Amino acid sequence: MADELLPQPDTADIELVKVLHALGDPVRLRLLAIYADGAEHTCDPRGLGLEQLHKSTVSHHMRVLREAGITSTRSAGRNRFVRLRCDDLDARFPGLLDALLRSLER
Amino acid sequence: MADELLPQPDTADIELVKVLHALGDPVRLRLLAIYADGAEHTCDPRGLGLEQLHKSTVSHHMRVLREAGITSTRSAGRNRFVRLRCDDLDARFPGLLDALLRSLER
DNA sequence: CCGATCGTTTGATACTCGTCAAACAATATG
DNA sequence: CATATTGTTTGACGAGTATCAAACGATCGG
Repeated sequence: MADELLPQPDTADIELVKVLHALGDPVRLRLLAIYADGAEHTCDPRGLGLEQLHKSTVSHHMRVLREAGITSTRSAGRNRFVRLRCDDLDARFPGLLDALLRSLER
Repeated sequence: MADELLPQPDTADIELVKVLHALGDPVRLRLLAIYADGAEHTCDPRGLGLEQLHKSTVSHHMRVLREAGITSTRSAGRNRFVRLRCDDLDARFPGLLDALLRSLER
């Protein structure tokens, strides 16, 4: 099957409380740090520094991030490529993502 | 008894994940909006626009905010005065609080 | 076609959390 | 002192959640 974008909220529908709730979890905040490079990443726990977590657990966290509007997921063959919705988040909540990423470095 | 500051984490001990978790709730996010003026506020649900919530519920949310390092609470007589820890938060996570407050206005 | 790979879904379990109600403590007021 | 006010604490209950394990689906490679 060809590449396909998984369902995600429109930029205008991203809700701050859902974004904060999604990021108020240590695993998902760690995923944010990983995605901070703006590149696409697969879902494999190995390669994400999440070897201690079951793949289904990681899958669950990725769904939460996507449904909150934080990430975008593209399906391609066996793989799914996840990336931060930097532009969308910055359009909806200017400066918030930058402040979060800077805060992560502490 | 004289004024007394309730226990709260040191500025250096404020954790991002706890801040985000605390704010990932609609009631507490609403409290943040109320506290955004930087002034002191009492805990009475009336006067906070939270008439629909039991006073013990509001008390619970205030404890979460304080323990996360977001607010500071001063006890004076029968009243407790709660305010945002603007300076502490900005010292720990520069720009984050401003970005959050701007995001709230949407 | 067969087996391996990547990721999701479902079910089960334990834990956390938001809420209310009742009891309580401390303080102010008549 | 008696009563009202302000807010906390505790217990109970239902809802949500983080995790793993097992089964499943889709895809790629031989």
